[in-house]
Amino acid sequence: MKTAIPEASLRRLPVYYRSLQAMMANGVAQVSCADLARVLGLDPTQVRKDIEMTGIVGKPRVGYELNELVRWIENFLGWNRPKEAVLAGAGSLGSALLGYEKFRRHGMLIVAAFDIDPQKIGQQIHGREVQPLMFLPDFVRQSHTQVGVIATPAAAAQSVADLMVAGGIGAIWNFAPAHLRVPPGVIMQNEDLYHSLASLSFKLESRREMAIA
Amino acid sequence: MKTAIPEASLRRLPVYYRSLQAMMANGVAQVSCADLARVLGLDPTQVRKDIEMTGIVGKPRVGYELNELVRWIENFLGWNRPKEAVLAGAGSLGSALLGYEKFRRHGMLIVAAFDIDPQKIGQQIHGREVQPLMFLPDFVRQSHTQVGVIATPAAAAQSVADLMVAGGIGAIWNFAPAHLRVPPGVIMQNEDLYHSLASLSFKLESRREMAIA
DNA sequence: TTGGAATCGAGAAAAGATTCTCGATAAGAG
DNA sequence: CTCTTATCGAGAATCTTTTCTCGATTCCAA
Repeated sequence: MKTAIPEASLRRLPVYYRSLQAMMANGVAQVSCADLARVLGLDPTQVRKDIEMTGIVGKPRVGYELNELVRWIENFLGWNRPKEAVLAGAGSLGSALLGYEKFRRHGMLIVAAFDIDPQKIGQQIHGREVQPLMFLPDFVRQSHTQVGVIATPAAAAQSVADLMVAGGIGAIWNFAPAHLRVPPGVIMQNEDLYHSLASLSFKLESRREMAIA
Repeated sequence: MKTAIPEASLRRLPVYYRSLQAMMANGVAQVSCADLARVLGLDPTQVRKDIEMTGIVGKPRVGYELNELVRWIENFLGWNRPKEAVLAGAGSLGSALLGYEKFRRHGMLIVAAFDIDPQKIGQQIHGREVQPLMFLPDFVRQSHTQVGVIATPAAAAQSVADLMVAGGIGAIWNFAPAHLRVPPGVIMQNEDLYHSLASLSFKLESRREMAIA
């Protein structure tokens, strides 16, 4: 059933989700793909295909029940079943991530934080005590934590990933600017600003060239 | 010449770039696509296609001169010609971005910061004074700044984008979790954690289902 | 009750990206 | 000097994603 979902479609669902919530707040009850497409400036067919993925069936001429659609998206993405996560690296980025309470309503709950720096170990950050990095594998193993968040410097990232894998992690969300190697079967999600910087910079350059030509 | 470059390829170039720099630090002088592919666990053909984009020509049986390849990538991406940028939103994320000195060597230089909060206006953050948000359009217009970085809450993001567009910005790098509408011709790069969270969560769910089935 | 308009759903077509295949070329071994 | 091997470069084939098209369904208005 859930076979072959385009990555791009998955990444568009949160966009719809937010628009839908805003509409709900405005008291709207029903919505069509055409409506969504208009509001977001996207192609209506694409919106329809993306929403079809979730499995919801709509009514011709009307569209979908708004709150029903929101629940289908939450369920499809698993956002109504938060997965536990551990964080490695309690620097400024890591601390910020620990503070994002909204992650919980978007499929993820950070339950523990780890760092290698003795200065940080023992500190409380947003209600969680920073533990020694070496405790991470056992923690993951015993709690069956599914997600590992890496917010360390690039140099440490691979060894931290190895610790997570050793504990049997299912997925890694990597904020360090480093290409990490993990065994097949472990899901890897990179959040690398330099990827974006490359794309952005190149597009600006070509835009300028186009203007000259 | 620079026509129809896949987004995915653009985002892979920084990965190669880092590996190449690490090799250079180790005193390696020549590198083949096969080498890179091996190190990174990628497909050699894909690496070759990506590198071909930059326009460099290699030697059969040898590959590329390492430092030459690095320079071709920098030049292709425009990383050797930093573009000026303004930042809107001097919160914790914005301050962190102001601190990333390395952006300069990756095509971007944040030259000014703006915020709407009187408490923040006048403060120095990493050497730049926070200015009133309302000064942003004129600043952009007069300095011909090309990039606008949005690090505000989601609710403020659209109006900030409008200010940037009013000043004639060329590209927006948006960190706010909001879908922004800009006129055609303005480049939009979204850095939305919830996009990743959707992808990550869905993949974890399907992995688990697969394990059960 | 009937005709018209808007939308869904699904399959087809088009566009785009990745992977495969093969000839050409250069380095190194015998 | 010749043969083998590794690699580049380019075009073909495959696979994926997006866009188009059209029949079926439902609501609304006359």
